[in-house]
Amino acid sequence: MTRAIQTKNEKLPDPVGFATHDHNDCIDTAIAAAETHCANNGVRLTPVRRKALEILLQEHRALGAYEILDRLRDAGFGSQPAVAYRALEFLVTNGSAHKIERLNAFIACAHSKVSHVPAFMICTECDSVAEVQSNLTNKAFGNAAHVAGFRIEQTTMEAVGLCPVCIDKSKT
Amino acid sequence: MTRAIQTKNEKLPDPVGFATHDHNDCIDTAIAAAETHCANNGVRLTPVRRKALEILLQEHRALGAYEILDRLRDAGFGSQPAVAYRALEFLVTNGSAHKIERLNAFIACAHSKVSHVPAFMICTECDSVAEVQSNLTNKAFGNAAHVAGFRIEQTTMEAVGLCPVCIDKSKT
DNA sequence: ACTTGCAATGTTATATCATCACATAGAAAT
DNA sequence: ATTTCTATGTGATGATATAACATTGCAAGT
Repeated sequence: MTRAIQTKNEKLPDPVGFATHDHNDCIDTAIAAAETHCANNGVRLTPVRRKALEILLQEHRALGAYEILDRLRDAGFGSQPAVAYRALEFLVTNGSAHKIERLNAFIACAHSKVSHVPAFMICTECDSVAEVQSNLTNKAFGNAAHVAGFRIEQTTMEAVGLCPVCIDKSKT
Repeated sequence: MTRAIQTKNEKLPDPVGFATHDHNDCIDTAIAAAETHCANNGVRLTPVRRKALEILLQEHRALGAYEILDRLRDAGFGSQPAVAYRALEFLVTNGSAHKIERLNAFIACAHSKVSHVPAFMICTECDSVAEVQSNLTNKAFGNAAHVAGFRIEQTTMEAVGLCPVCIDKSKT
């Protein structure tokens, strides 16, 4: 469950698509995207919110609110749950992060540039989480909703199972 | 949030497809289906489990574990959380009930006869929940998973929004 | 019939996740 | 400068969930 801290210029497998990628400046990019988005929408990416997003971006995995709270406190912010929950609510509302309902945890958005319906694959073995680009999926749900006369505001799509890495491990 | 108790021979709108249906013997039918399923799989539908399923079937809506626990206690069973959680885990594992992750609540399965991938529409206004028959939806998710090399074991698909009834209400 | 084994239940305690209410501080609007 | 509104900090509490262990009851093997 613990995971190595990301060091500079290192490439390691991470759960964005369960594939290796260069993590180096994806944090800066994502923060910049969030700032732009906030500016465009007349909301503020305050220090706590920004720090919370940074924390989520450090690791591409889902973090519990209290885990985030710990790190916010270490960074000099408030130490009560509401501090974390408020920052997270903001990030989720503004599309910079998603809540993984299955885990009661939060993860930085992996597709912050494009409008998308988030979908996730969650490994039961190593707890890694991959965000899937999946508008087709939503279309199918949308049909059912249309027939029923239901007006969708937000969808949650999460698959639990085994990631490729853990499938390999289980074979040996 | 409260909902009228179902009385005999009455037809009322309920959240199974947000449409009116005859509720009269759907409880008996579902219990019978669960019993058959248990017999076929060498597991036991014990009194607590059966009662928990009955409780869920009484209303076609999502009930929290503690709400179920209250009623189990009233029926003479144990009064501690584990009692409810264990019965619910059993029902979920055996397909007689589903957990609604968005609500941290449980609901009787509306399609207990057929194998299916559960999907739900949840009204933010009246808290009604409709189970959707939606294998197509899963196929789309399955494609993404296949490409990623992820082995899906279980999926959660939930849409929140407004049900037809509440859309109508909001128009007036 | 005994007893061994196992699944299910009950209970105590505690862990984990989340929100409410209210005070204070700081930015934006007038 | 004053007002207003948003954001933050804190204390208290609520809601959801599991761990650990004792007890019971049934069923298989002898």
